[in-house]
Amino acid sequence: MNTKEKILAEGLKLFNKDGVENVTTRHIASEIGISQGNLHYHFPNKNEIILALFDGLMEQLMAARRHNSAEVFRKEEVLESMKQNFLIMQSYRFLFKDNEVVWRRLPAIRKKMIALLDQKKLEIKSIIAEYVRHGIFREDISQVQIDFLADQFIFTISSWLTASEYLGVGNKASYFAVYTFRQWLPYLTQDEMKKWEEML
Amino acid sequence: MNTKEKILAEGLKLFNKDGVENVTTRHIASEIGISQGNLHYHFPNKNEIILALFDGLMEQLMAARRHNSAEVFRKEEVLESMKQNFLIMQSYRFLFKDNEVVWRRLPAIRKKMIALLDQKKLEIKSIIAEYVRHGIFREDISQVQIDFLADQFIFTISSWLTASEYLGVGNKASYFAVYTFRQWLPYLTQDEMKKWEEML
DNA sequence: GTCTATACAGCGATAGAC
DNA sequence: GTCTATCGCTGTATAGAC
Repeated sequence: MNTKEKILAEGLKLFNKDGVENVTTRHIASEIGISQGNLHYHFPNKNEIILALFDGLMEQLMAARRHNSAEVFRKEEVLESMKQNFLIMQSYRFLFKDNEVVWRRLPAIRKKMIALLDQKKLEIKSIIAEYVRHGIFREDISQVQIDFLADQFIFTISSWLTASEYLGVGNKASYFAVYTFRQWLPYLTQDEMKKWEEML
Repeated sequence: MNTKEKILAEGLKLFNKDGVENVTTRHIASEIGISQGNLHYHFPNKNEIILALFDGLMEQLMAARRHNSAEVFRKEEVLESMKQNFLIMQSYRFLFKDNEVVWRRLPAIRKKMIALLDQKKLEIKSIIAEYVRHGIFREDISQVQIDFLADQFIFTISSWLTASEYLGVGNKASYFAVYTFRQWLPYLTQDEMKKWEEML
């Protein structure tokens, strides 16, 4: 690991632990045993470290996407991919838990994050539409409710790291992956509901 | 409004607007036209201002509670009381949006907030139990799912101010009061579902 | 209660030597 | 690439006069 990578790794660790507003370039530097001047050689300022970490998050999320279109709608696949995404988010949790602080410093991150979520919303809508087509969802679900389900989904994936503090379940990625699925249960046909419950 | 109240009002305004980490005692003082020294006469430090504001939130939430037990389970009452609670939360939004920052500075607030939510969970469970007793909920809802609904409720009320940023609906208290109710819809009997939808 | 003045610490960032 | 040294600024908090 070169110095630049060390800075990013330690920065991530400290931001997650102590919060963006409490971590200084001095802390990061001293923790990995380099001088503050050296750190500033690699990153001109703190914001650039945060930005690089955010790029790391985006990269990992992109890398985790599945594209084998045949399998992409299978519930087991969706759940598994959800868990993986949640684990990635968890490792960059300061970007979500301290999102307001980060956004105030770097409005560009806010824009990208919202764009990402907008895209996720489209993806989930197409998955739900697929389930409706295959008769997995109840017949009496209106489009309004489908849209509401998509909103619920965005709500969950954007805020589960915040909510986990209140719910006292810890940052359990798999708990909230299951949680996301459980929100859909009452919309399923009775038959499918049983199958899904067995999976969860 | 005396000086102490002015400090609190301006503090709330600035914390909501610029974030706890960016607002200084100097800002608050100069904004209301007093000296920083004077401010520190009334509040020894920034944390005490935050603490006093948190007490204000708790006080307002307590004052908004209904106790006329006959009406307390009517869905219209519950929705209305939800909206009022959400409006109060919205006026103290920095305590929720920047909850991590606040909690790091004042761990005592974290404890009280979690205790508050735990109590809300009990309240909502008793409301749901009442609905189950009256046959408003579907018969086939298991206890696990009831507990899940309560968790969903806590998730929503704790994190809606965070999520509203991602969902792009603004901090609309009434939107999320309705949102909370809509989560229950698929658990209702068909008959009740229609009545509820008319209300929302 | 309110003011001015000031002490003090910590942060971000840069300069210049090696 | 890495170091030491240092500047300028901002934030919290206190002292002492009115």
